[in-house]
Amino acid sequence: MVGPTEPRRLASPRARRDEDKEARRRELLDAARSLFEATSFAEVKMADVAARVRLAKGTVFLYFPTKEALFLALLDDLLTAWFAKLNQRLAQGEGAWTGEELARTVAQSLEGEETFTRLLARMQTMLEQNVTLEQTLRFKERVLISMGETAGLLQQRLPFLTAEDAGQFIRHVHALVTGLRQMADIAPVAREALTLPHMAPLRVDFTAELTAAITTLLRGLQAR
Amino acid sequence: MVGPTEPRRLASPRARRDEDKEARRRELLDAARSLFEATSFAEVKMADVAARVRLAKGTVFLYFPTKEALFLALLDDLLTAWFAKLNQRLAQGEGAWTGEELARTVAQSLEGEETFTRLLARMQTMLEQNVTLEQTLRFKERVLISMGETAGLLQQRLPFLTAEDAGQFIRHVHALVTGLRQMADIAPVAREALTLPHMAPLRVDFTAELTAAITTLLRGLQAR
DNA sequence: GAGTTAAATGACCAGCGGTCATCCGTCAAG
DNA sequence: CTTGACGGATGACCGCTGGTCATTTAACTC
Repeated sequence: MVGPTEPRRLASPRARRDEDKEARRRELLDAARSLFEATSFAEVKMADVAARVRLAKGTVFLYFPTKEALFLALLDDLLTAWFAKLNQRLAQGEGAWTGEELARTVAQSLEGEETFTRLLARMQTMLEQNVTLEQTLRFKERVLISMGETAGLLQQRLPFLTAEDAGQFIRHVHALVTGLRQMADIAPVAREALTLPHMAPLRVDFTAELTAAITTLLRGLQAR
Repeated sequence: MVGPTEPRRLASPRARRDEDKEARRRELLDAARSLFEATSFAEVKMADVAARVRLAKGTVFLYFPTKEALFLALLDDLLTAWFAKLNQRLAQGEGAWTGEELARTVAQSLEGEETFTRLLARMQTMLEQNVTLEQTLRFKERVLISMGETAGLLQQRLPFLTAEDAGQFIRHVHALVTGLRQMADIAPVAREALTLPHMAPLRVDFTAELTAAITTLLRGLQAR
């Protein structure tokens, strides 16, 4: 794998100040994201994450107690950033929107956020499996806050939406994003299978399907 | 773990006839299902599956090339059985239904099928990861067939549904089932977090939410 | 420059999915 | 009943991973 003459590792500037530790933490999150984008959660090895930041494997565990904790922290960042983006776009608009306008806004806010949605889709089944209660709580608290803002904005844009509706709508969108991302972002073998013409009914275009589903959902709420 | 006086394993009746092999295969699937029901995909060890059928670990791999293949085969069975159940109920009805009637039929057909939905929700991210193209193809072929029948029946019950609608509707329901099952069926730590009163907006009642989502979806399609 | 703190290291471990040379139950032939 | 051989069953073994911890040593203090 490596030659004996590999360039010797330069001295590692130790992170002693909290500031430096935070920077190193960020580096690790970036490395994890970059590797995850190219492969999958299972294929990202903690040793690879360490190597990418030129640290030893053991060091990574000084910053994140488990692999799942590392990726949940990454999801935490991405989720907060996405909610901020969405809420900004919702706040930009004025007056009432049609369901389709809102659906497009949501779907478009997710374009280019494949990493986020892929991680989101793995949240419950993988990321929350090997994590402390503290981290889970902090994560969910942040979600709640962003979600509350979004719910409020949704009611501004869609007058026919009750507060209860807004919460349920967000949960349903979450479910759709999770499900559709998994259906669109599949293993190579499955991708090959879906190449066959008659497999068309099983193929999923994430953005298109999500837009369609949300549009239909909102039309259904309005038609009530 | 075990005493030295454990009851010695009785002679293993070797499966020589195809019939016996099929029976053993079924035993392994049952064992996997039983263990999965009590824990999770990651927690089910191939050695445990073997032990439950009183076979050596290596023997399991004579019947299924990988752990994922074993569980995908299990999902295959459960999916076929569920489609049969749903299609039967759809065929029983006569004339046109309301969207809510259909939503309830679908949601009710999934009650008591937690094992199936839990596996379905893990299909793309775990089960199709380490499996041959052949198995994937056979699986998807069977899905296509059942799905086609369901699509036809849906159009009978819901006259406002075009053929294209029916296919998309099924994909959306699949996405919802996948997403909602993951949100409802969470890790112990996450479950504890959601116990807190203010976490209510993050709690998910699978059947209730699925019924609501499908009802809304169909109302939206009809209102078009 | 000596002493102190704690970040970084990497050899190490346990546990898993998966392999394969070997063993031996089963049955057919004589 | 004996014998031979087919192939199902076995379990020691392997590679690899996430995670640990005694030890090293960079960086700061006085």
